[in-house]
Amino acid sequence: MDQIANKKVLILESALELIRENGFHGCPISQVAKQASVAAGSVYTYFESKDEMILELYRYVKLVVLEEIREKDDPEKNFEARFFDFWNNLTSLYREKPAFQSFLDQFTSSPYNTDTVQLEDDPWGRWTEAFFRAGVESGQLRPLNPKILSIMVMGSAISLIRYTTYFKAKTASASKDLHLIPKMVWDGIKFQ
Amino acid sequence: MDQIANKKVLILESALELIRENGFHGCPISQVAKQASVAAGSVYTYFESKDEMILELYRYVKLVVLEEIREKDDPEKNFEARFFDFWNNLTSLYREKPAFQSFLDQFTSSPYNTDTVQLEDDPWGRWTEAFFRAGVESGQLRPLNPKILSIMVMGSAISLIRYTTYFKAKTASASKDLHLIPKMVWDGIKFQ
Amino acid sequence: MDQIANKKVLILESALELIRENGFHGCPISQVAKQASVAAGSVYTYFESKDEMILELYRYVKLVVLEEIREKDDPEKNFEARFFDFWNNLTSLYREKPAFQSFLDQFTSSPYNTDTVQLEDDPWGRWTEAFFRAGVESGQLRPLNPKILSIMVMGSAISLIRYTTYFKAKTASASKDLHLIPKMVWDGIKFQ
Amino acid sequence: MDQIANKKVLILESALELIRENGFHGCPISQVAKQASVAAGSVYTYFESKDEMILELYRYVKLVVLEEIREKDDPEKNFEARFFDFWNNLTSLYREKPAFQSFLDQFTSSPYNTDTVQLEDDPWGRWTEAFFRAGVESGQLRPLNPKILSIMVMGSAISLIRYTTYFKAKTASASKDLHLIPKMVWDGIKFQ
DNA sequence: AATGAATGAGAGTTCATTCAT
DNA sequence: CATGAATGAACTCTCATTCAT
Repeated sequence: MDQIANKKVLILESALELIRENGFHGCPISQVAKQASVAAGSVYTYFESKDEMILELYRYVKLVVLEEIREKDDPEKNFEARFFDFWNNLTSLYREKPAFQSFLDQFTSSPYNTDTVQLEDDPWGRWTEAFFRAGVESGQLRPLNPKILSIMVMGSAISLIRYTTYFKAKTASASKDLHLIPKMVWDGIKFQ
Repeated sequence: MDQIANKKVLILESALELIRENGFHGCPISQVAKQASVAAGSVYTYFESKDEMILELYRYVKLVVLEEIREKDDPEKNFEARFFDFWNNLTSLYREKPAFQSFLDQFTSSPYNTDTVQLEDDPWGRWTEAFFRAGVESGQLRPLNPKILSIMVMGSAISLIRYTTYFKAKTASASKDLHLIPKMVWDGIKFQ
Repeated sequence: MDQIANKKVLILESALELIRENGFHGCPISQVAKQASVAAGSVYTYFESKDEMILELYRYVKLVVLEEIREKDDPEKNFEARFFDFWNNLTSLYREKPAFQSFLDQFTSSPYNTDTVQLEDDPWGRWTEAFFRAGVESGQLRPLNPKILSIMVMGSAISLIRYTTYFKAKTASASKDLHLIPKMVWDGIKFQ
Repeated sequence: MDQIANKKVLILESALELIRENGFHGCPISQVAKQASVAAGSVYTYFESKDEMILELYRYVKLVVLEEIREKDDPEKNFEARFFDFWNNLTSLYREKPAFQSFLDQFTSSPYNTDTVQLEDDPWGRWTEAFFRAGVESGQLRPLNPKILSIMVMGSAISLIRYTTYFKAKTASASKDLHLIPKMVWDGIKFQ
């Protein structure tokens, strides 16, 4: 990775961390710059505007997630095994890098997430769709639109992580059963 | 409802609508006040600060959701029927009042959602927990912690609505299968 | 004049003075506010933006000029006398309030002076046109378009004042003949 | 012209065009450099500072004007003919190179135009003064200080051009009489 | 000489909050 | 109680200038 890409990533990671800690409100460019050890003005060497920086951060985070998940997927395994790998890898990733999950969550429900953004090329979206399509075509998943399956699975997974992240205070008592959720999800989507 | 409560609600609804349209960024007190037909300063007669207003809005929205869902629940029915009612009522409510879902989503992933907030008395949380406990005790749901069941169900439902709301552009092709999701969820949580 | 109009004028006069001293570059809102003894943010209570403030200043200055000149014009006199009054009053006014002349000069040659601005209602422009039309109709001026006469006269007058203002250093030696200019201008426009 | 002078001129012309289009505000060094196809930093190889660049531009523009006007003047003609040549050449030049007139106008009324600047050697000022002195000495102009005559003539000419440039929207109706202005000016200054 | 990334002071502007009316 | 003008800190963004390459 060259120098320029390095600085860009440095700034993005700085923004990511600040957004996790304080939300979009709490990541003024001045702070982003300071945490990335650059001058405030320098951010504008790499990004046209703060909005554009946030959008690039969105693309960046989804790419990193894709790389991590794809590299740990083994297409040789049968689909049930791949599914539980997928679930575990995704929840582990988000637990290890809570800023990723927090940012994606905030971004999704924010006004940044416009129609234009959704229509951009989305390698992560394409990969997950292909993943669930493989499950359907192997006969191990219900014969449904892979997007639907993706919605259901990702929804449960993200909701689980949100719960354990945001509602730490509440879920303490329930934590011993949390590992049962992937089994339940699988029972919901598998070919009966 | 007396005059004061009325004005409070007027201000809260005004904020709610602005947050849906523009996010937390896009709801300055001046706008909230204008849309509620009061002076900016008057907001501070009813709320200590903007933050406190947002918190009260969170409590308010959850209360309204609880009322709507509880009143349409019929505890006399068998649990499977109650489950599908619950699913339909919740998704209908969020579709009819998108500002509710949008606000809850943004709030949950925002820094407003502190530990302190989560530890507050939460009638909506208590009700859903009791709802799923009834399912378990009737023998129709897996014998799991009702919180876990709640997480899984609400996660899928919210994820579905988020998808149809935020990702309108993408789900067009998948929409005909969307009504299958509750069946899948039920298959995941029912006693096998 | 009420309080609000007073504050507006205070801010406008402050901007006017700063522009005379330092040009458009040298009148940051922070300075304008400080000189008007208000907070920086307060300027935006009275004006939508800095640009809008400059435009209002343009309208304001032209109105004041119009009032001063019109009130000292005596339509009962013959036109030659009115002409020399007009010349003297205008040059006196600009000499007494150099900020007026300096601002109008800078504004005219600046990008603020868009087509849209020129097409606004312009009482000062209407008055001067009517003034010279009266001269033509009385038979004392050449039978020309009053706008042309206006251009020629105002051009000479303004150029004279610019010279004495900006080029103080150069005109010292010529100053004893400066009072001859109005006579020359009159000889140029009078009916021969 | 050597390489260095060439680049200087390239940068000056770039600044000139930007100032015409957007005023002093709208000519950041970065733009000037880009339009001149050099790096931003390189401007500082040729000019000490932006201010110094503007001052050199002023000198440059006046020199070009002088060259153009002087070369088209024929001292053998009688002064009346030379006067109308001068008028036509000057107005043509400004009409063909509106950036010249626009820049001179903006510069003259700006804070760049300090006493120090006015006291610099000024070949264009010297030439015009000599021009009008010749008219006086030939007996064809009123026996006045040539500076005064210069003020009056240049004022009318510039005012005419400003009008046709800045106030395009207003002068449409008057345009057919515009060519009468030089005759009027001549009648004002000629020996009666 | 030429480059252009980096700087950081300072610009215009917003907005939560206060308080005299 | 209600008002909304006033505040000023904090925001995003620009740009003249520098300097390592």
